[in-house]
Amino acid sequence: MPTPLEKARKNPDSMKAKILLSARHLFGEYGYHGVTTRMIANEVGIDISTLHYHWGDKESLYDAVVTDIHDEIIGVLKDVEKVAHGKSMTTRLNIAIDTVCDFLFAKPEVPKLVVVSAFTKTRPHGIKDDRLSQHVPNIAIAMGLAPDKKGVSPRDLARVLAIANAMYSFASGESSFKQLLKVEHKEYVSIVKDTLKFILTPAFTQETAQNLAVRS
Amino acid sequence: MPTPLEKARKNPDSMKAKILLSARHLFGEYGYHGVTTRMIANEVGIDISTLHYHWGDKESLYDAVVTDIHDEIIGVLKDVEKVAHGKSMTTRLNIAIDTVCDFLFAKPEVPKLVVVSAFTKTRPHGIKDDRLSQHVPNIAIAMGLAPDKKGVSPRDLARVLAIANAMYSFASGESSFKQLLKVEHKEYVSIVKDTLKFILTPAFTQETAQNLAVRS
DNA sequence: ATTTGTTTCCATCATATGATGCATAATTGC
DNA sequence: GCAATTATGCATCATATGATGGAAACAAAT
Repeated sequence: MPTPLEKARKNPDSMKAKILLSARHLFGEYGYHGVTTRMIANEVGIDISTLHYHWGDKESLYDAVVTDIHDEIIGVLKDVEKVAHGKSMTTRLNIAIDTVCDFLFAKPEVPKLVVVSAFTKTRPHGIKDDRLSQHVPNIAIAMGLAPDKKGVSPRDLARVLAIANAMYSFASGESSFKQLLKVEHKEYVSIVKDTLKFILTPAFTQETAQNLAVRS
Repeated sequence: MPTPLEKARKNPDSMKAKILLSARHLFGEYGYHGVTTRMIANEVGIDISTLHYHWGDKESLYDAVVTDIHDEIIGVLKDVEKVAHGKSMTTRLNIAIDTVCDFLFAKPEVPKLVVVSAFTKTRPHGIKDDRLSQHVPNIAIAMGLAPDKKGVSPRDLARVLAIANAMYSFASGESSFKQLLKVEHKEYVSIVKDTLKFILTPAFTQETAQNLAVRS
């Protein structure tokens, strides 16, 4: 029994897939309550009833969007883990920043939706998604901050969150921040990557941190 | 001619002030479209018509909330500038992190609303607030990243944004992140401050060290 | 071609939502 | 006290919104 989401993934040209794509975009842009089923149907160029026919009610569609995005993120994280494994901390960080940023900037609705769903509630049921946060401990281990699942302290998790927050914030806020920096997309991405490396590398690089501790 | 916002500030016990407070809370929690005028009126314990009598339409009230919060933030930033002036980079950072975090955690609706208003659009007019970002250059100067208003590069601005993003993200996402870290509020605040210092201090003190090394 | 199953849209409904008119109550100034 | 002003709540409206029934169009299989 394939779910609607599985069907949409199987056939990217299907109506289900088109609806899912528009829903991702719009929910990311305006948030759950800021999007009406009519807006989605309109962007796809179909009637609302067609939308309901494929996805059921609004909440189901939103769930599908969140699940879809969640799975994509997990995939990217696993890619990073694979490529970064065994490398030095600096290299691991650079790979993580470059790979994740490329992904987030290629699909802007992903960071927007994650940020919105993490920071605001939906009314009235309060759709809660903690699946993403379940992967934070894995990142902590992959980054070499903790030896194993049991050895991950709240402090380690907070550091992983700091890294993730930084990337997601810059990606989600591109339209606002780009204006402030007075740069175009391409340069914005470049500056963001540089800034993230500038901020994160010293903190997580042992030698530098030790040198600083000695100096000061 | 005092505006409704000025009246509300003048008399904190007034109905206008009560409405403003509930509106801050609810808009921060659910976002613009996630809040109905009835929700606000209900939380205050009044009729919707009373709400409209005091604040006009929903958008005006939202504007007032954004302005109110904006002014508070500007106040805190000026405080930080005053206290941090002339101190070392490490001290400046510590003061900024402690002061701003204390403020953001004392009034959780502030970071939530800022993040939401920066990262999501409102429909249909797209209420855009770039007043806050106008202060970013000032922070760059106050932090010692640039000599004067003309010398602030996009890179400097991005670094200030990184600092601000980190604080706002941790404050906005407290409810999600606290759960993940499995700690209570007080410990969460402590961990966040430590993590911010851990991440930010090395980066910005290293640059200072590098600059000094280059000059000599 | 006929049947069967799938997809699409039109018309419509029930409720939610923003907003207002108006009568009444409370407050203020004198 | 009394008039004038301000504040509050009830009833109501127009539109927005989520959702559905059912007819028609389309597709696939025999």
